[in-house]
Amino acid sequence: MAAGPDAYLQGNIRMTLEDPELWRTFHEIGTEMIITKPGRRMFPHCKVNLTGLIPCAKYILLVDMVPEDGFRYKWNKEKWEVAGKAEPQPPCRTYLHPDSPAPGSHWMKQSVSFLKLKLTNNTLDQHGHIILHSMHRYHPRFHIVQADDLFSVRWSVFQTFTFPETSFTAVTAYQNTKITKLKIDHNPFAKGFREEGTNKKRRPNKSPSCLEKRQKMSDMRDSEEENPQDFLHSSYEGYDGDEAELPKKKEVDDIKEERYSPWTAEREHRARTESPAGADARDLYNAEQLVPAPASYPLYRFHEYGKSPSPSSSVSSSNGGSERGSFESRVPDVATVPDHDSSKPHDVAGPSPCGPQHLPGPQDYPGVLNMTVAQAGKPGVIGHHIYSPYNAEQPLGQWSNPGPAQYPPPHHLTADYTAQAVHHGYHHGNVAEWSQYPLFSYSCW
DNA sequence: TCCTCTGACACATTTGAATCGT
DNA sequence: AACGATTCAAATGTGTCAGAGG
Repeated sequence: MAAGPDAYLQGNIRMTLEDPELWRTFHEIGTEMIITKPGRRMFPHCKVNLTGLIPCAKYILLVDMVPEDGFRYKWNKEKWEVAGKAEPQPPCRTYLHPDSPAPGSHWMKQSVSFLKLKLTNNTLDQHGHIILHSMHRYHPRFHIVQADDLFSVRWSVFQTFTFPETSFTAVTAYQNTKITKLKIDHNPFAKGFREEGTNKKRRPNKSPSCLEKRQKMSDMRDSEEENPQDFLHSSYEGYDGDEAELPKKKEVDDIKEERYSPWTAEREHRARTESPAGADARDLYNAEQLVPAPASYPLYRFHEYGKSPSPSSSVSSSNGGSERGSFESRVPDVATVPDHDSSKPHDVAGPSPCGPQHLPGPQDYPGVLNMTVAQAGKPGVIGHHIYSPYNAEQPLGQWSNPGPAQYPPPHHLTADYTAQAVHHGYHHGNVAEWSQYPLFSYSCW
């Protein structure tokens, strides 16, 4: 274990999402992310804060994209509808933060941005972008691994974090005009398309026709587009559930964790019914993590939305939970957690008790790992259906015959996803299996 | 015909090198 | 000579839109 004797003792790590309000604004409508052949950045982009790391221990930060479910969607009449089963999972890639590996102090001293992460629909992409299918839903997962170098990753403990409001639909062209407007309003690169912007030439001429076209396509545009209630009501009707009962936005605020998007509502429904932990359904800050335990290395997952279910959640609660989505990892089965108090501010900029550190500057090797993506198909359950690109509703047999082998076949699928999650986080015995799909078999830095 | 995807386009920001002044 | 501020051009990131293609 590259990280030394304390490698198993990664407790109290807390990850908070930067700019959660913006994410929620998008999520309320139904975030869409453009994917292009050359690769497209996300907006909003993923930016997180970390605390609770061991300042002198080195960590690697990774992001991958997990299918939200096993469906393909289509945009029909101002709402998303299920359009069939999801397509086979594209080559699974994980984005490695370019600073990796870096000491905990480095990660904690400022927010960690994944600005340069790009999404593509080009399954033959050679640039290391994360490959997604259009019209499918995904959510990013953030992994933090205590490891001295990239090659130690596969032997180390993964701690995984997700934020429900970061889920999105991958598209090649925006479907929802509300999302387009939000992007234009918030993305500085799109300033030229703002109504009040300096661009007087393009918008006035083209915008109306565009809207007209979309109007034609949507066939049932509401005359009052700005009504959020109407909007929420109209969106995602294919997954309606209890959409009609959505409270008005003002009312939603108090319980926005529960309903701030139809997607969330849908996920939550599943969480409510399927979570073995019986987590408070309102706390939908889905958090996934792989936590080591002495014997079985079970996975722990709980729901947090604006607050942590752990006693130490006062931190996140106090900072509002409205400012940042946050997640604090726990190591419930490991008693010997390193004694670092994550609740107190980290003066990581100060002298490190670890002696001189090599603080790698932003290194120019952002890359991807060809890890097989875990599947959080059942939000209420531990999300790590490792190696299964689909949730339980999907026939696993699909992967026993991987077809034309454009995509690497996953590891064998077992019913015990806990064990697989362990497999993911730890690599204890099944060397042969791992060696089939080396962690770094596809890297592009 | 419908739906999705692609590529060119105009406009914006970002980045880095070159220049200038202190 | 060294440093910081400013300028400028190239690179890059955006949404739009017409048209291709399944």
